[in-house]
Parts: sequence; C-alpha cells; structure tokens
Amino acid sequence: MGETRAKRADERAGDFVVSGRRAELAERLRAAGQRVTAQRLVILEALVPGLHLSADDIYARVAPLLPAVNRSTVYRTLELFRDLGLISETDLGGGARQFELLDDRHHHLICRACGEAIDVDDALVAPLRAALRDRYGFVAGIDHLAIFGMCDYCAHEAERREGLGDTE
Amino acid sequence: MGETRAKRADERAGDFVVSGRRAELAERLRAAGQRVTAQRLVILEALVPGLHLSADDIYARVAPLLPAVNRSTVYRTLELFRDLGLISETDLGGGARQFELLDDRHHHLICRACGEAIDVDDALVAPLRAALRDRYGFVAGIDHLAIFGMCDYCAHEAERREGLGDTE
DNA sequence: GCCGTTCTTGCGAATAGTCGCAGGAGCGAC
DNA sequence: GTCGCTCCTGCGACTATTCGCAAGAACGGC
Repeated sequence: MGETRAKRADERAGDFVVSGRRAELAERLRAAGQRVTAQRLVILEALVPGLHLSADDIYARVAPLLPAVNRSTVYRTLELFRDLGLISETDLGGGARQFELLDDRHHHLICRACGEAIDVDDALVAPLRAALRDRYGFVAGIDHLAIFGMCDYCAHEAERREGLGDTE
Repeated sequence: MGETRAKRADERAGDFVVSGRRAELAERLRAAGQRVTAQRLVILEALVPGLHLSADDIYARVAPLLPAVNRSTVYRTLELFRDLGLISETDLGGGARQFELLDDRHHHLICRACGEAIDVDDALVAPLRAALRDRYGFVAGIDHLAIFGMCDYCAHEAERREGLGDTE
C-alpha cells in the first residue's frame, strides 16, 4: 500500500480519533448535518461490502468494540444510514431484514414455493425508477429490491397440478 | 353485481353451512387442494374490498364471530391467502403490514421525509413484471408495492439544503 | 355414518423491531 | 477552555410476527 501520505489521515472528531475510512464517514455525516459519534462510526465499520447482514449480525460485530451499545441504537443508526443513502435495507421475507453497503445496486427474485433466490441486475429495475421520476418527480430509493413470486420451474409445476384438479 | 344465478350458492362445506361469497371461497380453497375451515371463511369475509387492513384489524373483526381464534391462525391464514393470490400483503413501513383483497392492482410511493403517500397505477409497474417473466420466467407477485423514497417537494428541499453546507 | 390420515389450529414462548423518556455527548459560540 | 442548545443514546416496556408442539377438525374411503 502506498501510504506515505494517506497514513497521516488522523483527525479529531469531537472527542475521539478517527482514521482512514472513518474519516470519510465523519465527513459525510457532518456534511449531512448529522453528528459524528463513536456508535455511528463503529456501526459503519461493521458493515462489509458485498455482505448481507441482519441487524443482529451487526449488533454482534459492534458489541465487542462498544460494549454499552444498545440494539435500539443499531436500528436507529441503520435507519439513518439508509436515509443518507449509505446502505440498503431489504426484507428477504420471514426472518430479519438485511442491510448492505451500497456499492452496486442489485435485486433478488425469491420463489415462494422453493425458496430459490435469483440475482437481478439493476438494469431491469432502472426503467421503473426513471418512470417514477418522470411522472411524479419521485426519487425512488429502490436500492435492493426483494421481489417474491414463483420461479420458472415452480410456476410450471403449479400450472400442471391445477390442470388436474381444477375444473373452473 | 348481477347475482340472479349466483345467489342460490348455498352448500355444505365439511361441518358447517356456507353461502354466497363464502361458497366461492370454499370452492377456491378446495380447488387449490386446501381444506375449508370456519376460520378461513370468516377471515376472508373480514377483508373488505378497497380497504387496507392490518393483521390486528382483521383479528379484531374475526374475534367476535369466532372467539377462540388465535392470532397465529390469522397470520397463517393471511399468508395462505396471499400465496393463493387472493390478497396482497404490503409493508407500508414502521407499523404493521397491510392486507387487502386483490381487486385492482395499485401501488404506493411513500416519501420518507414527509410521509406523503402517492397512488401509482399498475401500468408503471407492469413492464417490470413482464421483463422478469421474459428474462427469467419468474412470475412476480408484485401486487401491491410500497416504494420508499423522496417526493418531488422534499427532494428539492434536500437538494437546496445540501447546496449550502456541503463543499465536497 | 365411522375411521384413519393428514392438515389446521390454539397455545405459549421466542424473536424482531419500535417507542418515549431522561441523561449524556457533540459542536458552535464566546 | 467552557457553556448551552440540541441531538443521540441507553433503557425498558411494548407491539408485531414467527415457531414448535400436541390436540382437534376436514375429508376420502369403506
């Protein structure tokens, strides 16, 4: 790593020292008129690019570093990050919601019959986003959609089965 | 409703009598290989066309008619109906999920800043549904989408405010 | 009509997430 | 450096939802 210059990125942020990626976030929070706190920095660092984490996973990662942190704070902070556009929040159904750093936008198709999850490129969703902006001026935060339904295979299965018993 | 013929739809369904709209549901359940129970019929009747109801609302409507019914049953039955395509389930954020009879498909844009909800015709969402089917053979159950984001007004407000403090 | 199989339900406990409040901390002003 | 205003956090209670299990009900077969 060529860190000759980057290494001195220490900086006072209120009452504690931040460095590297932390400094970046601190900057961003301040720019958005938000306060910079230890909790927020640690929670952001707990998020890993490309990984879907539940609020509980994140709590588990944060707790050792900041023992007094509370679950409510984790939820509230994640909500804040989401509103700032830093992370995406997705309900994959059933269990807990998933949070993820917003690097690349992608989406999931989830089959209610077999549970299979299919990745979908944002290109398919972008037109909807554009249409909503054109028509309503609405800036849709569709960052990580989970769409439920039936996959190709299960849809055919269901159709076949209906062909037998259903006389409507 | 032209019910000249549909009106005599009384019918035995297991151990109890069903009539009118109930008979219709009984039929549908049976066709789908599901059992017909008093709970299911009452819960379906509790749903009102065009009304968004929470699981709790539905429980409150059902309880007087079927005192021993349990919340779990309500949730499980609603889940079943949703999978059968009878109702839509939507998370409007924050509080409880909303359930609604599937008459006409419509969607909502919800502003995270001011809370305003904008109705959206399914025509805007249909292309996405079609694209998913074409590309993946996936039958998307997008019946009642809630899309979060920023409404026209709030988006402009936020932009204006950023123009002041942010120097990045 | 009765029986057995299998699906549903009620129950209670567990998990996920939300909310109001009071004390503590961040940050701008002096 | 310290003061005060406001926002943020921890806390505990509360709501929403899920889950496993054992008793009960639906329905096909006789």
